Amino acid sequence: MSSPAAGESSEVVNNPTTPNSSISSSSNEGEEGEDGGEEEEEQDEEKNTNNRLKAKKTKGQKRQREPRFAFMTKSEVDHLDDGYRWRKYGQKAVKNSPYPRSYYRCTSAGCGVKKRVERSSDDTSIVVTTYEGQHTHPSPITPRSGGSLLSGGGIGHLFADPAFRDHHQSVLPLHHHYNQQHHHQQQQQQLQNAYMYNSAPSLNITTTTTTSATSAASFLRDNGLLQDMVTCQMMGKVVEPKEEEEEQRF
DNA sequence: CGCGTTTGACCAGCGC
DNA sequence: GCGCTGGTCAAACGCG
Repeated sequence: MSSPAAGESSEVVNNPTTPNSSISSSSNEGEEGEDGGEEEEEQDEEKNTNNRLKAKKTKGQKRQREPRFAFMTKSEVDHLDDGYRWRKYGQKAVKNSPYPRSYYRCTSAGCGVKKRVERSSDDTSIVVTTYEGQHTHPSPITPRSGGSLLSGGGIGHLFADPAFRDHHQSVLPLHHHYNQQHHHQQQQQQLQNAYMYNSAPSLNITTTTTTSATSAASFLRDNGLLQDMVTCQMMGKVVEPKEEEEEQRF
C-alpha cells in the first residue's frame, strides 16, 4: 500500500494479452431454479463427525453457481477495499500464472458472496477480481460523500468511489457468470474469442459500444452488483447479450 | 479474546 | 480409469 500510484495514467486494461489468464467464462447451466441461493450452505448441518472434510458440495447435485462478474483493475494492491469485509478462506496457485489466487468470502452473516482475486500473469499490475453472488446486506462501511449509494450491496460504489479509482487506475468488467468448464486453455481461448469480438485487444475501452455497457449495467443492476454509475464508459468488456438474457432470470 | 490470515489436505469435475 | 486442477474446509497461527 502506500503506493504512490501517481505516475501512472488512467489507461485502460482491456488488453487481454493473457489468453491464459483463465478469466474466460461461459454461461452456466441454467438448471437450478434456485431463487435464493443462500440457504443451501447450511443445509447439511450435520458436520460429518467422521470425515473432517464434509461435503462441501452436495453430492447429489452440483453446487449451484451464482452469477459472477469479473473485472480487471490496474492496481498494485490485490485486495481491493470495496466497502465490505472479506475473510480469506483459501489461496491456490493457479496454472499459467506465477501468482496465487486468493479466495475471499463476505463475513456478513447470511451473505454468501465470494470474491476471487488473482493477478494477471502477463501484466503484474493488473488484478483480476471475480465477484460471485450478491450481497444481501448494505455495506458495513459508510460510503463517503459523493456516494450516497450502497444500500443493497454491490460493487457499484466501488466504481463510483473516487478513492477507489484513485488506487485503481482503471476498472473494467470482463464478464460475468462463468461456467466451471473452463479448465482447458483451448476452451478458454474460444470463450475469450467470443468476448473479444466485443473488445478487440487494440480497441480502447472507451470505444466500446454503448450497448454493451448498457447491457452490462443492466445485468449488474439486476444483480445488485451495481447500484449507480453503471453507465460509465468503464464498462468496456461485456459478454454477449444473449448470455445476458440467460442470466437475467432474477 | 475476537477476528482475520495462512496453510495443508481433501474432494469433485473434467480431460485424456 | 487415472491424473490434473480448481475450489473449499478447518486447524493453527498472528495481530489488534
